[in-house]
Amino acid sequence: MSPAANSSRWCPTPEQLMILEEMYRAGTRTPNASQIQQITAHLSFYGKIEGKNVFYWFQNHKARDRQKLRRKLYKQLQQQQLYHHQQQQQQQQQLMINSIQQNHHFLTSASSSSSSSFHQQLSCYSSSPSAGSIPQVQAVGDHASTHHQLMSYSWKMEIPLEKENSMMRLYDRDWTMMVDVGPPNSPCCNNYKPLKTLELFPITATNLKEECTTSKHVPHSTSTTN
Amino acid sequence: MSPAANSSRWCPTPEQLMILEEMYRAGTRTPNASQIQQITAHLSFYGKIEGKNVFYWFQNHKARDRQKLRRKLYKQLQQQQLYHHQQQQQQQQQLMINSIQQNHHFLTSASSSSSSSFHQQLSCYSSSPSAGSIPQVQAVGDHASTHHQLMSYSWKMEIPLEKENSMMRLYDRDWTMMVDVGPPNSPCCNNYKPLKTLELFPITATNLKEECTTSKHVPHSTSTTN
DNA sequence: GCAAATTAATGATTTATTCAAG
DNA sequence: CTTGAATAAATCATTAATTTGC
Repeated sequence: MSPAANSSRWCPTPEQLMILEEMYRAGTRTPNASQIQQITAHLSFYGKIEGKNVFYWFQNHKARDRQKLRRKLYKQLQQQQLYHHQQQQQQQQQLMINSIQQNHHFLTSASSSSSSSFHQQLSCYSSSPSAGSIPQVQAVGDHASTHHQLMSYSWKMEIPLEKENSMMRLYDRDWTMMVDVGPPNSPCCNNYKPLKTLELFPITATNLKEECTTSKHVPHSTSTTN
Repeated sequence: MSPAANSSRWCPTPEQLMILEEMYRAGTRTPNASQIQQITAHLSFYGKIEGKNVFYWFQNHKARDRQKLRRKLYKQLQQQQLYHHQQQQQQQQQLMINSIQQNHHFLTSASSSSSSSFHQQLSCYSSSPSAGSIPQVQAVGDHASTHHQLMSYSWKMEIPLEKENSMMRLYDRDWTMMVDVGPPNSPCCNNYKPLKTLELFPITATNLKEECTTSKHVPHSTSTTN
């Protein structure tokens, strides 16, 4: 009758679960061996348990927590995009100045593929995001205090030199438009900015949801996009 | 300690990364300027970011995804060829080999029937005083009713290695210590550690179900030579 | 009510990626 | 450039919830 009486896999008792969740809430994410040892010893008071169970539990819990958050954030973004799209239909263009820094290394920047900086995120997101509101440009004043327009120009000017075919081509006027938004008081390298290209373009939302993805489509799981 | 506090290049925060990855998973591959704009605006809430970062991120991610897929397919093809080749050889030499055929049969069924290589339980060195309910060899009779001892042999040889690799390794002696706490009355297999671990089936050629990744065309160039 | 059939959760494994040494 | 440790992602498999027909 007791959970996991004769089961092939561990079935945590309510007490064990509560303790584990509390530890997780308190910040434990990837306990080391000795921690696992301790935890296991403690939890074994409430029922059968092994170290690997604890290990796996934190692994899974962390992963699924992240996944949950990811989906939430994404949905949020989708909403925002929808919102902006509607707005654009009326406003055509919206200036947004995001944070800026000096660059020159941008060609090698970005990417880092997947999940590099995830190490010690711990309680970066406390899993109770009341972030229902759509956050916008809030972090701007933070870093970009120094070079605002400067960068946007260098960015714009450098690309054609080195990456013309790879990206300028792709974005052409669109990109320019996007970059234009810097304040007009550039000290060093402004004063021209030839084209307008403010004309809006059909957004077409090309492949926002191609639904090709990695869907392996197992009978269940991951089915409900949620 | 904020990410990219004074770095020369963009360092995505976990949230940013998650959102980007989620969008990618959902199908976004080459966002247009307007989309980039929106994404940037949204992500800037979570940290410093610029449009180019978003642009490059998708660019790189797509490229590496393609590369990954290419590699995988290539490997699969190779394996397949290898397999066929072996098969031919065996067909030719079938006269000579009789006992081998069993093995071959085993391999074949293992690779073709189930995508998962094996799902038996490990823990020859189970632990946890009360953890007597670990199924152990249950899967043996399950799968291969005919090749009993052959398989059980392989299982027993294989599992310890497998487990050590996948997770025990992480904890090294610590984990061992943690695991060793089991009572000395382990009935079955605590006393002999397999000396050798022959690598039985590296087959695992699971399933070719792959993602599509906006398969437009794969420019065979760009071989960035790693 | 209840048991078979479905579906959702989650424990357990395997695979891939990243980062640091050698 | 290669290798190994650490870990995250993806997947498998089993249990719990839930639904459904009776």
